[in-house]
Amino acid sequence: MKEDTVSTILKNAGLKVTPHRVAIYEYLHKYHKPISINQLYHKMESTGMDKVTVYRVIASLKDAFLVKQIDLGEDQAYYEIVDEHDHHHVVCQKCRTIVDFTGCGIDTVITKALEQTHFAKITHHSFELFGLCKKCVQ
Amino acid sequence: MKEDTVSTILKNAGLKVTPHRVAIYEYLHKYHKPISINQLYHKMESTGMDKVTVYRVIASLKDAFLVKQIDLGEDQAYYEIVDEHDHHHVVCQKCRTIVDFTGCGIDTVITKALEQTHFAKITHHSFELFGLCKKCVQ
DNA sequence: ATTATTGCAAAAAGTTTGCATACTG
DNA sequence: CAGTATGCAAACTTTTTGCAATAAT
Repeated sequence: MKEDTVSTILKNAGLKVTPHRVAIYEYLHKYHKPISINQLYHKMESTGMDKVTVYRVIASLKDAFLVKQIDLGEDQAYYEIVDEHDHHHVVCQKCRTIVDFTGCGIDTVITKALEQTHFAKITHHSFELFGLCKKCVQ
Repeated sequence: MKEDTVSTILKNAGLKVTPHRVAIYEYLHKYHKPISINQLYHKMESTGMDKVTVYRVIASLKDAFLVKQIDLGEDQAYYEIVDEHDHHHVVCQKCRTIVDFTGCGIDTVITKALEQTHFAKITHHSFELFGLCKKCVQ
């Protein structure tokens, strides 16, 4: 992905373009899987970026809806680039491999949930599956 | 719920029966919604239970599959009694009200996900909806 | 020039651990 | 009695905040 494109994306989202933001955005775009702050911090080592900056860049990208938070049942949050596809994850409980899947049937579920709960609207959802991958099943 | 019943449940799960475990189990059974360690700690105030004990009781109940962890996109975990129904939650992003809903269509999703990811098996899943309740939509 | 971002240090919040004492089976 | 649970103190991890210096528009 061209740095130029990233600049445009950040600008369009109302964010100032800084080297750190570009670096993190590009990394997340390439990595395209949930990553923790710590993992991301280590990946950004070559930039000399402080860990606090990682937190703050992620916060700004999240506020701008360019990144979303993913919960994988751990004590730390994961973050992932926002793309057009509504995909979710299957996580191996042993080796922690993460594989995407699509088709969670969210439209049907939202209809049902609105009927049952009388909420005004649903804005987003989380859906993660946990299991064992072929390598880890004994 | 009778304390006697709780004792049996704990015993059957291979746990020693202690007043703290009974108190927390009973509370979660009655409360029947996701609750954080802190909230639970405050609810247990009358027992004089230490917060560390709340963590440890929850850990033992979770290991025994009597309680499950729920992630609501916050920096702390929530916990809920395990019951027979596969229900999930709709969370109001403003007032944090939590309402249950059922029918997430997990069977279909598991079939799809196994096809797509070639995982060996799925053991559990998370599915939470976030939105605005009628009171909080302006 | 104005306003937002970054680094550094420190604090706050959430969670885990060590050890002596108390309780369960 | 043997082994586990609990309280207390302390450590550790994750995340947030304050402030001065720096960079973006």
